[in-house]
Amino acid sequence: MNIGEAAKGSGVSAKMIRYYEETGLIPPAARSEAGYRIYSDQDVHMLRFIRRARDLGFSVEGIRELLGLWHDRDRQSADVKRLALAHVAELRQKIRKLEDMATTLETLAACCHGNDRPDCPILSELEDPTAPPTRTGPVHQLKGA
Amino acid sequence: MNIGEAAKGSGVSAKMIRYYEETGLIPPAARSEAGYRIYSDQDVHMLRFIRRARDLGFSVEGIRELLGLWHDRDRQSADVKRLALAHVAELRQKIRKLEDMATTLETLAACCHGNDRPDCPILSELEDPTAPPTRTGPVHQLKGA
DNA sequence: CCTTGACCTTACCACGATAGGAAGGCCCAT
DNA sequence: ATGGGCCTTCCTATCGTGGTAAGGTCAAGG
Repeated sequence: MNIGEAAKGSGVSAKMIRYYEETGLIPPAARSEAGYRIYSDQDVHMLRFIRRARDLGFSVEGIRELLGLWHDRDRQSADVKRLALAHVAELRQKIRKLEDMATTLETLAACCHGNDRPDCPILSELEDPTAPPTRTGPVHQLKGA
Repeated sequence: MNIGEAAKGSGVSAKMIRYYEETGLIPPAARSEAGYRIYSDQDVHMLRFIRRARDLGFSVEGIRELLGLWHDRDRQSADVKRLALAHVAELRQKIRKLEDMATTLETLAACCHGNDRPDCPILSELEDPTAPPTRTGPVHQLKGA
């Protein structure tokens, strides 16, 4: 089948399929006489694998490793598990960072009257975080990264 | 002061200061006779504001709006609050997505023996999510985005 | 005065993953 | 055989950041 059909069948855009081929994530597709890329059901199967891994937030490099293990009959599931858990750790770290941002902002927003006056603890914090956000106790520290 | 000092004082790299100027986030800096950018304490103050907004995850566009409000003496704190809460909503959405990925992967990893055998429910799920991960009931559905 | 080293300038290129478009060729159905 | 839809390659952009190279400037010290 042509690339368009493979794209539809796998959920990976034709654009990305070409990109994955170009960057060596997938082997070069077979070609028709006219130069069209030709894909088998097997290929679409692999593309679906890739898409699901992307959906789980794996980077292309991570997927490269996953594909390697997938194709390796002598793989050890421990290696897959290690890969997966390392990725989970990354995700959790990102989540923590975002969570910190969100709670900080929420706290500040809670202190903001949200009316037609200009004074606003959110701007005050951005301007000078050493000054606590008017009333209501604790200083909201920005992550000092 | 020169850009290097302003960078040190604000926590924004010289590179990014030039970038912010180029993209119009900040006004063009004054120049010395030799063409060096010159920054005042005021400027550094603004750069610190920008850096803190970045630390809270605001995009450059978001910061542009924040700066506009910051400089607007007739602003309404409601506008700032709206901006902040909209950003919080975005953050929470991202968090949810990452959380889904993490829990899915963790569940799969928990089903993986993690030994020297090749069979692995993580790979099985990536290969074909309609097949539940051996034993232990529910199908782990990948986010169908 | 001249050198040295630290700083500044502009102008590029790169990442990672994805999308868009242009220009041209191919294929199939009418 | 012509039109529309698919394909091809190549270029561009995104977003925020980092790097590098080639050159100008400045201050300190011999």
